[in-house]
Amino acid sequence: MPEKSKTKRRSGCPVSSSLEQFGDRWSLLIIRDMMVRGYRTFKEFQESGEGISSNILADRLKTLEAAGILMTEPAETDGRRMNYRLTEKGMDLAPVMLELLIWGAKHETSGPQCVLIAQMENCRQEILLETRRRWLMRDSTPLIPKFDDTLNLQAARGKARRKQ
Amino acid sequence: MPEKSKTKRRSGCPVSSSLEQFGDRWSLLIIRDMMVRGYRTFKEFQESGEGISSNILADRLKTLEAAGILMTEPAETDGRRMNYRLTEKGMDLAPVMLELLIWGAKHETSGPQCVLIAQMENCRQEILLETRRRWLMRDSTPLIPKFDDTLNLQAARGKARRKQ
DNA sequence: CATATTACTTGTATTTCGCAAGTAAGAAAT
DNA sequence: ATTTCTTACTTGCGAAATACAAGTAATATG
Repeated sequence: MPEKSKTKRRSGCPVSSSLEQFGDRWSLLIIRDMMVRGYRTFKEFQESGEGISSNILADRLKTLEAAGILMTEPAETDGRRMNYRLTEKGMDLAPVMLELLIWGAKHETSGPQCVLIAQMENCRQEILLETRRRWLMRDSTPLIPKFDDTLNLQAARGKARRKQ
Repeated sequence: MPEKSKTKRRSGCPVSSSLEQFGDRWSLLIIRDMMVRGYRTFKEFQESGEGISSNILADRLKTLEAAGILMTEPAETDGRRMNYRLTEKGMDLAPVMLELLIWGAKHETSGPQCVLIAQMENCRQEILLETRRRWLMRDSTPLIPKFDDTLNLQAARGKARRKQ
C-alpha cells in the first residue's frame, strides 16, 4: 500500500500547497466526477471511463478525505455502499474545475461538446451558482454527463433562475 | 530517461485531456514560475524552492514544449542560456493558475501573503490583464515574488491603468 | 588558459503505479 | 437459510516514474 510519505515539498506557495493536496493524475478527475457528473460511489468512480485502478482510487479517496476536500457517509439505503460527498473546501474548487474545463475545451477539439463548453466562458457565474445549488440540495443530476451525451445547461439555467 | 509512455488514458473529457498535458506534480509549478514569477531559465526553475531534480525538470520542459504550452529561444546575450517562454496556449492557463492561487490562499493559512492573495478574488480581471501585459511585453518582473516578499500589485495596477 | 556557469544527461536506488486477484460485509435470489 | 451477487475495498508483484548524485559539453568569465 502506498504510504503517505509524499517527500515533503512545502515551499509555502499557495499554488504549491494546493497541488500537494490534489495535484496528481487522479484526484481532480475524482473531484470532477463528484462535482459535474454527480458521482457518489466507489463503483461509479471506477467506471468513469478513465481506468483508475481500485487501489489507487481507494488511496486517493482516503487522501482527499484527510485533506478535508471530501467526506464519507454510509448510504442509509444500502449498508455496503459509501457515499462520498465534497465538503465546502472541495466545492471551492469549482472555479478551478471550470477554468480547466474551459481551457481543455478551447485547446482540444476532441468532440462536439467542446464547442458548447467553450461557450461556458460567457456564463461562468451562472454555472458556478448552479453547481453549488446542486451540491447544497444533494441533487446528483450530472451537469455534464459522462461524454457524448448532451449538456443540460438549458435545464440548469431554468432551475437556477427559478431558485433565485 | 523517462520515456513518454504515459499509459494512454484518453477519455475525451476536456478536464482529462487538460490533466494529461500538465496534471503532474511539477508542470503547473513550472508554469507558475513562468507566469507569475517571471522565471525564464533552467536554473531559475531549479532554484525555485520546490526541489525539482534536473532530469525531471528537463523532461517536463520537453513535454510542455511538445504540448505547445511553452517554447524555447536561445538567449542572445548568453550562448549557454535558454529562455523558456509561455505560448498563447500556455498563457491561457492564467485563469486556472489564478483560481488555484485563490483556492490555496483561502484554505491554507501559510503566511501573510495569503490574506493579500485572497483579495485577488475581487480583481480577477485586472490581474489577468496585467499578467498578459507582462507576457506580451516580455516584462519578467514577478507579479508575486518567490515568497515572503511583498506583492507588487499596487505597481501592477498602476502600470495596467496607464497602459489602457 | 584556468575556472565557472548553464543546461542538460546518465546511472542507480527508491517510490509509486497498474494490473490481477482476493476478501469481508451486506443485499438479493432461490 | 443458504447460495450468489454486489460493493468497497486490500494484497502482491512487475513495470514505470522519481529522487539523488554525479558527470559532461558548450559557452562565458577572470
